[in-house]
Amino acid sequence: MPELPEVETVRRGLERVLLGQQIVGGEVLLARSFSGEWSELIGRKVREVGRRGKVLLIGLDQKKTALVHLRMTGQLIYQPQDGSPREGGGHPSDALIRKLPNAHTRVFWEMSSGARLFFNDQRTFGSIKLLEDTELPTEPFLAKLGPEPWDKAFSVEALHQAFQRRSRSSVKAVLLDQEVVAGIGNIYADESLFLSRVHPATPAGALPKTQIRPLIAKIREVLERGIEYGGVSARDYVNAEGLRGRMQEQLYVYGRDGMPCKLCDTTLQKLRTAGRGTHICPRCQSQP
DNA sequence: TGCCCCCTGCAG
DNA sequence: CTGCAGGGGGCA
Repeated sequence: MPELPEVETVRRGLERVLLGQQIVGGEVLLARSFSGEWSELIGRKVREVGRRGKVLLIGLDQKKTALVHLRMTGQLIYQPQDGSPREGGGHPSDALIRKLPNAHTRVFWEMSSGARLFFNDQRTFGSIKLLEDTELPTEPFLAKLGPEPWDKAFSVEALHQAFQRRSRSSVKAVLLDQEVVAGIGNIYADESLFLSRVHPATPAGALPKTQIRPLIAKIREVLERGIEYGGVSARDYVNAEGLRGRMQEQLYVYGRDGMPCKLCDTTLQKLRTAGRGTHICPRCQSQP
């Protein structure tokens, strides 16, 4: 579930606390969650915390970078040395976060301050990959990644071309393609298509070119709003402090099937598009 | 280019 | 107990 806004929220949280700190130890609890030379991590200082699409890039000294992909259920939680058990908000996820490491902790780093950084990942799809900076340009996923949503390269022309190239695919499938634009996942795809009044199953080639500029605008708006509200915590997602986001309350369609549309009161529906659960308002979003 | 699979937990 | 959650790799 972490999509661009969630990853960006984690990035900002880590940037506040991690810069300049040295990694002094830690442990890999699940081998496939970490790749690269662990020993080269020890003694490194964090020089920057970046992001590309849904990937976190923890820049270290000696020209190394740790790539963190949270995939479905990954969490990066920073626990200060004096980190006292947090007051539970009553949500089930709070209990797990109170105790770290927990059953889902796959990797953790110990920092010079005595703080620890935990990589938790229930479904183990996520990973941390330690690379030399020289390997970044050829890292397969990063190399193919499309522009950031706010990049000039994510233009009306570019999206129109992507829609033409894959004219028989659904618009939703194209928006989920990380090579077209980086960072959109299932939640923000559904939300931006709803706000654009475009049915997710519309064949990409059939979308009038005049609708592309507003669609890009809505994508940017909803992602910005996602960041502003600290991301969607529908299930596992928490920020670097282990706290849940508030964006789930702002959603118009995702996870609201069977409930009334916030704009027209029509009962929202759930269907399957691009192999994903897809949420629509049958009235606001015209049939393809 | 679309679909199965990776994996785990939880709703039905 | 089955099916679903859904990012992205790999394959037909």
